Amino acid sequence: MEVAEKRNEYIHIKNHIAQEVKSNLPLEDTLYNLADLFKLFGDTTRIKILYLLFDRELCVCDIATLLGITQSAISHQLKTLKANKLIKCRRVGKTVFYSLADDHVRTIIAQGAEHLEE
Amino acid sequence: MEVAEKRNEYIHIKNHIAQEVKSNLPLEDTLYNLADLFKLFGDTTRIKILYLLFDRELCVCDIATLLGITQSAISHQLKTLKANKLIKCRRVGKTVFYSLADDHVRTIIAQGAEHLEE
DNA sequence: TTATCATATGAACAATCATTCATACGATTG
DNA sequence: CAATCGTATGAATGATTGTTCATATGATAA
Repeated sequence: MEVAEKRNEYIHIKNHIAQEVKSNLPLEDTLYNLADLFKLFGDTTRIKILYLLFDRELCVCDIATLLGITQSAISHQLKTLKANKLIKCRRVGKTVFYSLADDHVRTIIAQGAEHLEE
Repeated sequence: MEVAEKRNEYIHIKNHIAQEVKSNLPLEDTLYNLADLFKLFGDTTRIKILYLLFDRELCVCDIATLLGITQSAISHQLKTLKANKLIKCRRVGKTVFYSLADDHVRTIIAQGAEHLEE
């Protein structure tokens, strides 16, 4: 599609640039997954849970108690976080302990926090 | 509140740990802002826009054409991104060029992409 | 001034999503 | 076995939010 040629060549981007810009875009699928990943950090409850797990593993009911949020709500969110591999868990008897899956979680949140400090 | 003492001391977290974990949590306000920031990255259209702006500034109609999305939709999203200081703009005649506000945007997205490559 | 181009914006609608409620499952204890 | 504890889950609801549509604003050109 002749993007630039439809309009003023001197203001809008030239056609060969348009091609380049477009070809630099990741695949639709990748972009979708990226947005989906960031959505996980876009909820206060989930951010709180992740922060709690920064230093140590915690069981469901402790997370719920510490945050003052329903066990059910926490459990739903833990499921979401686990399905997206941000956290992992291990079972000890009746208790299930959750912890961060990898360091990217810390890094991503840290970068976000840094952006806000300006 | 006596968190741990209500339950089995040997499985659930001890009270002084609970205090420590809680005190390590950022302020409610900060957590809210963090979630709000990540929400911005949690939408495919906004991620696409940001990616387009990685290398160069672009005007509204070019972004819309390149992405195949309505000018109105793009304009709404640009407003959101700008209100949250992820992008900035400059006006040249009728045209408004948008560009990334700082490097955190690139870093945050890069970290997210890295997490997905596993 | 009038026409046109580029962008912005308000309202409405549709879709997404987090929480609640009730209940079920799994494991331990008595 | 029954009772209890910790966790998980499905359905429903309320709230949030991205897009569309119509229209307005701002700037340039004729």
